[in-house]
Amino acid sequence: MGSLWEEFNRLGTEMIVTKAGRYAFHSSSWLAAGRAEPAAPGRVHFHPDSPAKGAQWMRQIVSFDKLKLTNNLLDDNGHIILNSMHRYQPRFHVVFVDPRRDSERFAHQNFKSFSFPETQFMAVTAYQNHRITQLKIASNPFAKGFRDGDPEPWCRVPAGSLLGATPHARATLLPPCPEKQEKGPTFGYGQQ
Amino acid sequence: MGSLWEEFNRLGTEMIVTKAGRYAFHSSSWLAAGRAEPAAPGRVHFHPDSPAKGAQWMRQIVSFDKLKLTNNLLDDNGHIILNSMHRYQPRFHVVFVDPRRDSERFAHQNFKSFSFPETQFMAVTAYQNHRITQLKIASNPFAKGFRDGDPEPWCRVPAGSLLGATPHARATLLPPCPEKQEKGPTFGYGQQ
DNA sequence: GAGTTGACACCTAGGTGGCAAGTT
DNA sequence: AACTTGCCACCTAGGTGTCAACTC
Repeated sequence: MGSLWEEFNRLGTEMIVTKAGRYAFHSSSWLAAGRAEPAAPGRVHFHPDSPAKGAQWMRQIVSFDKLKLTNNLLDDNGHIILNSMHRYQPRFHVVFVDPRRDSERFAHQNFKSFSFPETQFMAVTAYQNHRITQLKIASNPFAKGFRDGDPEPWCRVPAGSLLGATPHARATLLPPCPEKQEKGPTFGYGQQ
Repeated sequence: MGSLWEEFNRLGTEMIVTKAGRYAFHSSSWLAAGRAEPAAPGRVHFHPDSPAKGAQWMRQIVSFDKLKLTNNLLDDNGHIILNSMHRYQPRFHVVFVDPRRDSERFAHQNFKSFSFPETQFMAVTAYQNHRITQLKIASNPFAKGFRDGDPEPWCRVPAGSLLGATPHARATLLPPCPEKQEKGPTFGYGQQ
């Protein structure tokens, strides 16, 4: 994903943080976070697949799409706690699980850290740069609903103009939107 | 989930198997199966969270909802290979990861197996007992669409009568279905 | 004709930015 | 005035049984 990171980085990457790692109503039930850590800023995100053998990591792309950012200092969901309007540099650590009984003695040499400058970003609660918003919409499949590759702009209603209307009511108020033409695969995300 | 298993067991539990662990078009992209095993019948399903410490297992319900059944002898997705129209008894193994260097010497005593008779089932490619179908529909949230707790039966169309119609065409052909009343939580599945 | 397959409608679950309203 | 919050429409991803068509 290097080229996508760099494209964002040229504009100044922004990442959304919210109180609950986005949208409280999604985490209405309590889940046990993997490996409880003391709830202090500076916490670390463990990849869900770890620990695993090297061959397992090499088998496919190692994705951190489960990592969530929050600005809630009291967060107890294991999300990464950040300050909005601050810049951050993600760091990536590979830790060797030393089988030796006295492995603590070698802890200082049993890991290797990596840092990719193009992944620097600003934590925000709302996007500051509209070009970042547009690039997110263009590259993230979950934001496909906001793309408008000229599919009959008149059938796109200004957001909020039907606030409170049920999907059904919305469908009767609006003219049927012609099938959106396929725009082909984007360069974003799931590509291998 | 013991009581639900027993309710099914009284009717004779059936489990659907398909060539691709249900519906080929869902697994159109290749994923690496966790821990590759020789593709022989009699394979074992590793819980996705394993290995993990005992405290982690005790923290919440241990669910096997990612386990998939297939009748494809050549399956390479790590699914459990079964013969349709045969009866099976699931078995559950807890394996202690022995930290000792010569742990293989104690392999025979480093596990404990459990077998719950109420989880016996018949592998089928289509349900044989309609009461099983109804109990699945009643207890599985994903089958909620097939429940008809008297929500205006006349707005439910016979399945297949609109085959080939797009969702949009379907909506115009059918009278709008009144909001289904909430039926409250069922006893099934996600309950803790 | 019994068993199997696969496209389908209908759900659950949850990841997007938009936006009005709230907070500081 | 700038920042933050929470609900929303709109998506992706995928787990259900249904049923016509197919296989043997």
